[in-house]
Order: sequence, then structure tokens, then C-alpha cells
Amino acid sequence: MPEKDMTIREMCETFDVTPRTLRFYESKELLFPKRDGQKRLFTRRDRARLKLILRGKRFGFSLEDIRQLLDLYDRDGTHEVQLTQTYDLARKRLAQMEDQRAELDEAIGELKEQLAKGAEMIAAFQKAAE
Amino acid sequence: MPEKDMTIREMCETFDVTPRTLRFYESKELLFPKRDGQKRLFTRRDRARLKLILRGKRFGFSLEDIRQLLDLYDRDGTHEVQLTQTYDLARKRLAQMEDQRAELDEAIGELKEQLAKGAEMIAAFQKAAE
DNA sequence: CGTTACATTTACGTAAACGTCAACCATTCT
DNA sequence: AGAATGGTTGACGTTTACGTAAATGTAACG
Repeated sequence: MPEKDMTIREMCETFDVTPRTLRFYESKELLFPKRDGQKRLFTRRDRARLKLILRGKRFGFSLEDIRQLLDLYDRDGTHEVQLTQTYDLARKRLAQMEDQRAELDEAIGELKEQLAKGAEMIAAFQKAAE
Repeated sequence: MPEKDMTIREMCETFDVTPRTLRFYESKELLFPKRDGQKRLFTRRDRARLKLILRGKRFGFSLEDIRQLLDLYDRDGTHEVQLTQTYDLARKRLAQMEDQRAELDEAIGELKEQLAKGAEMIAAFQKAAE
């Protein structure tokens, strides 16, 4: 099953993105839809790439990072050097994310403390108001 | 001890921010330094506010949120309504942060999986290269 | 043939939080 | 006096990931 190429609308519905987004990604050389006259046709390859793009975004990679990663895969995913580069970038990103998580945890902790104090104050007011 | 007012430089060193940042905060009505002629003099009040601003930023509040919170405190921190509003905003923000942490955890988990796969592939290559 | 629906390109707009000049004033050291 | 130091006010630049508007095209429906 070749799973026919998809129009921009179909892509939008399938991946929950806007047309603007797809055109933007094309302009950034993240996607390379074929053309039927003027209209874009997104191939299986484009769909695969888009999935990776969206996943990458969830990971917090920038589009530029993602482009480079995709290019690495494309150029020659079978070379160890490139695999290793990709791997290293991902590991760095993971480290960042874990740092971020630590900070977030701290902030959450602090904010909870503040909230506890706030709750006390409000309670005091309500008592006083009786 | 009135702890003399501070110049912009002193503030920068004390709080590790740039002059631009302090002027920017003033322009956004987050700080209200006095003037000695042209020069800004940051009072104890400004320092207190700046601390809150920086803490707020760590919590991920926008400057606009922070400004509103500071205004609430300023206007009349002794009214229950306003306390409650502040409290609610903080709780909403906390909820956001916890959502964010959940997403981040998910992404970290996924990325770790990917890394594991990647590590396998690299290992396979290295084996094959022997 | 007219309308409706959906497509295209180009280009400017947006948001946040400052950074980075430029040009100038005011001390103050030498 | 000249130079260095540090302050000031604009005002434009930066970054990222698109949004939005304008003008135009194309294709199917009735």
C-alpha cells in the first residue's frame, strides 16, 4: 500500500497543524512536498519527517536543531559518526531537560510554600471577619 | 539602618542584572526609583520589589503578571478580596507548572527510550566494525 | 457563468525580555 | 584642559514559530 500522497488539508487534520505551519516548515527545508501544479502533495517521506519534527518539538528541540538532525539521517543514517552525533545531541538535550525539571521542581516547591502562607493569611482574615 | 539608596551599578551587582533590565522594569512600572538629578536611586522598596520580581520570574510568571501582583499588594494588601485574587493567580500558575512538569517527564521518558535504541544501534555498528 | 471552497505567494505583524548601539551629559582623575 | 568613567534617553535589533492579511488562482458545483 503506497498510501497516496496527502493534500495540505489532509496533513493538517492528520497532524493537527495549520497550513501555515506546513508551508513554513517547507520554507525552512524541513519538508519537501511534491507539486501537482501549484498544489503541494505530501509524500510518505514528508509524513515521516513531520512526525519526527513534532516529536522533536515535544522534546524541546528548536526547528533548526531538528533540521540538522533530519539532514544527518538523510545524508547517510548508516554512518556511525553521524549516528553518534545525533546521539550526542540528544543526550545533551536530555541533560538540559533534566536540569529544567530540577528547576521546575524547586520553583514548584517554593511556590507551594508561598501558597501555604497565603492560605494562612486568608484564613486569618476570615476569622477576623466573623 | 536605613541602608542607603543604591545606584544602578550597585543594584546590578547585588541582583545580577544589567542596567538595561532595571531601566526596562522601570519603563514597565515594576520599579520606581527616585532621582538624584538624572541618576536613578533605588530605594529599599525597589529592592524589595525587585526580589519579588526575580522570584516571580523563577516561578515563570510573566512580567505583566508580576506587575499586577505587585500592584495588588501595593494598593491594599490588607483586603481579603485582593489577597484572594493573588492567591488564585498563584494557584493557577502552580497548576500550570505541574502540568508542565508532567509533560516534561513524559518527554524525558520518551527521549530516554530513543536514546536506548540509539545506543543499541551504535553498539551494533561497533561490533560490525571489528 | 457565478459562487463557493480551497489553494498559492509575498510580506508584514506578533510576543517577551531584554541587547546593542548612538549620542550626549556630568563628574572626576590626571 | 583632556580623558576616562559612568549615567541618561531613545530607538532599532534579536530570537522563534508561526499568524494574518492581501491579492490572486483554480477547480468543482449547480
